[in-house]
Formats: sequence, C-alpha cells, structure tokens
Amino acid sequence: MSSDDLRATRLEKAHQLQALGFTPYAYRWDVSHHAADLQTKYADLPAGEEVDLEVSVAGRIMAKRVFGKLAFFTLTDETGSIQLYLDKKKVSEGMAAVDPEAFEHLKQLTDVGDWFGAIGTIRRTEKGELSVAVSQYRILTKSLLPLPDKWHGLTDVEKRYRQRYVDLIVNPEVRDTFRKRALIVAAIRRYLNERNFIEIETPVLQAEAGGAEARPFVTYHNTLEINLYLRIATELHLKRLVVGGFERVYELGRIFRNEGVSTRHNPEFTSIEVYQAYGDYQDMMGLTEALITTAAQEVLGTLQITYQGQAVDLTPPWRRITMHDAVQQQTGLDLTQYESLEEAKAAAKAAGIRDIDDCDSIGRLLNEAFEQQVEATLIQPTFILDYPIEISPLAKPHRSKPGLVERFELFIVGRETANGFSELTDPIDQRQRFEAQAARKAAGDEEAHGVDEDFLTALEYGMPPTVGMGMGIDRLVMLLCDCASIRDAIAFPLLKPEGGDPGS
RNA sequence: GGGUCGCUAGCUCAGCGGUAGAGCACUCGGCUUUUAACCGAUUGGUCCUGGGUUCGAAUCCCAGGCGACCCA
Repeated sequence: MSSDDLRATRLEKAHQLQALGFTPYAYRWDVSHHAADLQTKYADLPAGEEVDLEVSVAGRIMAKRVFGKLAFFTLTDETGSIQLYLDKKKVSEGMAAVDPEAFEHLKQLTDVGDWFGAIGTIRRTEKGELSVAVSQYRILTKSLLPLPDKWHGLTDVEKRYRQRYVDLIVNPEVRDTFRKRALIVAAIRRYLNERNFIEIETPVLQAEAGGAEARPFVTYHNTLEINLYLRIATELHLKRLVVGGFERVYELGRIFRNEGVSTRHNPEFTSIEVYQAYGDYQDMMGLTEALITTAAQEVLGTLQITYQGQAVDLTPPWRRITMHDAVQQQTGLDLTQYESLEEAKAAAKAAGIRDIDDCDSIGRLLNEAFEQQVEATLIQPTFILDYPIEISPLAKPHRSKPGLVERFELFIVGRETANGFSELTDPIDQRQRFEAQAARKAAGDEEAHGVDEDFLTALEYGMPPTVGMGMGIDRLVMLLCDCASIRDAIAFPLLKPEGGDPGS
C-alpha cells in the first residue's frame, strides 16, 4: 500500500473515532505510573500473578499482537515499555458505559504509532511479561504516518537526521544520548555554580567577530542598516566582565562558525568558556580535569569509558607535556635547538613533516609538526602545554620561555577537547597582536579579524591576572556518549535542504 | 575542495540490458497467553532528477541533487 493510502486509511480511522464520539486528539490523561517504575516495582512478581492495584499508563503503541478475543500491545513512554494485556471480556465490562464495542474498536481503530492511555491492574502473564490488564483505554492521539520497520528500525542516516523525531521514536539509544547530554551540561553548570562562578550571557550579534580564528556568519540589521556577525567565541565579552569586576564568569552557549560540515564540525555548536581571576593556566588545568571527570562520574558513573572501541581512562591527574617535548618524543625533532627558520624547516622535512613551505616561523612549524605527528596519538587525556606565541594571539607570554605562551590544550581520543591560557592582560602587547591579525585580514585571511578597540579600552582600565578556558560541549558529549559523529550529539544537525537550494 | 560508496514500495533490502521483487508494515478473513505472534488472501512503485546510448535502461554513459565515509 502506498504512503498516501496508508495515511488515508489512518485518517479514516480518525474519522470513525469522531463518529463514535471520541476525539482522535485528546486533551489530557491522568498518568499514575511510568513503565520503568512499574518494571522496577514489580520485578519480583511471579508469572501468572496479579496485583489488586489500578494503574494508569500512557505512551506510544510500538507493537500490536492481536488474537481473536485477546490482544497484546507494547506501550512505550519516556522511561521504557510495558505490555498491555487486552482481554475482550475485561475491556468490554470496563467500558460498557462508554462504548459497548470497545474491544472491536480497539482492534480496528488503533495502529502502531498511536498515543494511547490505559487503565488496568498489574499482572505478570504466564509467559513472564509484566503487563497492565486493561479495563479502560483511550486513543490519545491518532498517528497518521506509519513507523519504520519494527525489526530493522530506521537506519538511513540522512533520514535519521532530517526526521530526528522518527529516529527518537524508534531508536531508544538516541533518546539516551540527548538525555545524557542534558545531564552533562547540568553537571558542568552545577559544578561551576557551586564554586561561585556565575553565568552571564554575552551577545550573539556583534559588529566585529573576534576571540577566535574562524569565518563568521554575516547577517543584516534592517533598521540600523548595518551588517552584524554571529559570534565565533564568547572570549572577548567574558573578559570585559572580568575587567568589570566579576572574578569568576562563564557562558555555556551556542557559537557559530562559517565552515564546512564533517563528523567533527557543525556550523553551530555549543561551547563553554570559563574565566577565573587571579589564576593561571596551571590552575585551569585542574578545573578542566574536574569539570570533565565530574560530568563523567555523575552521568556515566565511571571514569573508565570506551570510545569507538578504544578504552579511555579519565582518572586524574592527566598527563601533562609541553608541545616541544611531545613533538620530540614522537618524531625525534627538537625545534628548540634551531636559530634559523631554514635550518628548522630542513630538520622538519627530514623528520617527515609535510607541507611546511608556508610556515613563516619556527612556532608555526612546531604547531604543524604537532598536528601532523602527535595529535592523533593522544588517546588518553593529555594536556599539551606552552604553545607558540604566533598561534595564540590572546595568551600571556610564558614567564620563562621566550617565544611561547602559557597555554594548554587538552586532547582525548586524538581530538582537541579544551583550550586554555593565562590571559594576556597587557593592552599594548594585545594591540600589537590584534594589529598583526588585522594585517593578515587585510592580506585576505578570512579567518583573521580586525582590531577590537573597545576590548583594548577595557584592557587599559586593567584586567586582573586571569586564566580562561574554552571547551566544545558537543565533542565532550561525543566522547562520553560514544558518538562517532558530532551529528549524533546534536539533536538537529545542519543539513542541506533536500532538492537543492530553494534560494537560488 | 578531492576521492570512494550509496539513493528501488511506508521501513529494511534484493534485482545490475529483456514483463520491477522479497520480508516487515498496511487491508481483508481466522485465532484468548503473545512478545520479530501465527495461518491464509490481497494491495502497494516518479527505481533521486535530467539528458544520452539501445529495438528495449532501475541496470550502461554524461550532467546534476542529497547523503555517508576517507583525505585536504
């Protein structure tokens, strides 16, 4: 039967319900118990026994097994499933006053996918399935569209993302991921709030994007007649708040970067940035460790996790190693010993580092070597410390290592998971770094941004010594929920519209 | 941006130059202990789109769309 016919059949059933005096779109239902509660409460009820307690349940019909005068439905609510035991005699007696043909209508007018409410008593069937022996029922919402195959479910990835609601209906583990995501976010907020961090929301619409190297989305404000950018980071505004006197601030929210889509990138994603006055990057590594282990412990109940088949041990303290040492250990290349860029490049080439012709400093060369040779090997949680100043325009110079900054990045399963540094508080130095960026922007680098004069003004009023950290929430959720793709950690990932671009 | 693969019934898939198929779902009939219920019967298609080759295209070729994975 075609899709249209299937829908028409169900629509006709909805009309029949109306003709019988029942709305196919009910207003309410009193629920006394959820499926999981009942499964737990009556786990020890022996097969064939009944409990003299009336319960009321509601959920979506996920399976129908109908016999002549007996039917079994599988009812699923947010917590789990329970079987409905529908005996013609019991249903007919229970509903004699409202619908003498209630059992026939149950067989004829319900479909898999309908929302359904049932009142009855608890009994475990002779085959051992905990059930509600139903005396009264109501179709709460008639479903017009058929659900995917009950055995194979919905496997077409494109359809799963485009119609996430169907994915959620038929793939329970997807619901579990988003439930865990909510708990992870809540655990992080709770941990910070308990330590006197406060969350302050900063603008999404900005006249100048900044705080990261990324292409922004552009939008237009009609009455102001100006272009605005969607934020690519929360950094510069949160630091203004530190200037203003908030010693511990953070924001957990959506960031937008106008870049490609991949298993690790979605153009809108969720980040958290945390700023703590009077601390340095050593302090923030501890907080980063604490945030992730707290989330893991609270949501998963363990620090021993498995990501795509790899065992990962989150037990702190995590390994800490400088970028120079990490590169040297992996490749034998010691970039601290070279005076000239040319010598360093030759050594890097000899060590197998590719595509370095564009590197205009030893610092960028070091970063290239790290990304090519080291990053993917960092499976267990590892803090990489002391980054080149060239790639860290907002970080404070290292107190003892020239050319480096006091910065760390956290890597787990070969992926950057968090990034933090002692914040640059010297307004003169910050201006020079912005101007270097602005020069790159002028030269055509679309990921570089102009000088943020107002931020510099804020710094000139004085920012206390401060450490900051940013972390990608989606990637953390991927790690903790074992998602292969970021799209599995985002309820509604960005997809191209079907059938090409309607705007062209 | 490049490469590889995929797109056929509501869902999961087969068919790979000769009348478009199966299982599940749906519809009808039977059935009071099933849980992928079962038995019988029926129904269901823009084979992603557009061109081309051919007597004949779901199948071969070209272009495009969307997606997945890998690489940059």
